[in-house]
Amino acid sequence: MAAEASLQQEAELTIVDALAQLSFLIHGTLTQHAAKHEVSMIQLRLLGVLRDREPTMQELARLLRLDKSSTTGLIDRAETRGLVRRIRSERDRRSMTVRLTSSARRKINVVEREFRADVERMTADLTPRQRAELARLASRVIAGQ
Amino acid sequence: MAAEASLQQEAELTIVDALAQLSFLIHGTLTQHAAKHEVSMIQLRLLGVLRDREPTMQELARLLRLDKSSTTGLIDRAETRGLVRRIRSERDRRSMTVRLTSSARRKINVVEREFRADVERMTADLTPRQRAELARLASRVIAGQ
DNA sequence: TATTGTTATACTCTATAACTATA
DNA sequence: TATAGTTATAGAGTATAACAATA
Repeated sequence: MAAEASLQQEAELTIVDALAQLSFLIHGTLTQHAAKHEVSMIQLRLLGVLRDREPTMQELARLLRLDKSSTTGLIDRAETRGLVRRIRSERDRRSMTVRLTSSARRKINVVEREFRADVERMTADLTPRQRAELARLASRVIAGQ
Repeated sequence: MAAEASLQQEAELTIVDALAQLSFLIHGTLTQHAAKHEVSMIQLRLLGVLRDREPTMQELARLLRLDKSSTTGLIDRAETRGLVRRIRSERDRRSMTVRLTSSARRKINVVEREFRADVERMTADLTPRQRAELARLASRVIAGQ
């Protein structure tokens, strides 16, 4: 293992710099995968949120941490592109629920699969033990928030 | 250590999910710190790039991976806010170099300091050994790209 | 009256294409 | 002609404030 590490000669970053750079790397990768399928990051997040929910506009605004007016615009554009449908709620005629279309569901599945493959490629230099340790430590940090 | 882990009861994520979620966490934190000081992520990146450089518009466009016209707009807005100055190059009268103002330098230093403190707080649950290991594994992934 | 969602408006960020000034 | 940068234009994404419809 020491031999493997010395082959690569990576700089040893501080915890802050390492996490910041890793974050930009992963975020940029996801942005690129989304762009390849002609969706922005916020549209991708939208599709992800709608995978297992059919929220009202208000709930969606809360989930995405957007103003309700921003959500209206986002859903307008997504609807125009055939990614979602608005459905008038039966129990409260003021509310609209938002539903993923089947083509959008296929799209999010493809993007996810390609992103997974890319992250696995990025961590391919690590041993299985190291990958598990990285996953464990990252999970630990996430769980603390 | 096993006792500590069981106290927290965090979900054990896959490497892909853990890195994706960690990425969003760090990215969101940085966005919030920037917003608190009234700069967007791209403006923050701009200030970071200009900390130790005085590039031409063209070099800046390449560094930020923006079109030259997008860079013009970005620098227009930054200049209006007193974050940067354009300086006509002496050796090529077509070129402009972009320089950070002292107030912007103070701003980027403050944002960096607050972000560092926040990431350190986020990793405070880890032992020193675990933090070092996380930094080492993250560095390893970054270096591989 | 209160809540849900849209509209009007304004600003940031981004790109493409056409343009000006300089090399 | 080629290059550096700006301008004109268009569109996505965001927020605040005012509004309409429903509760």
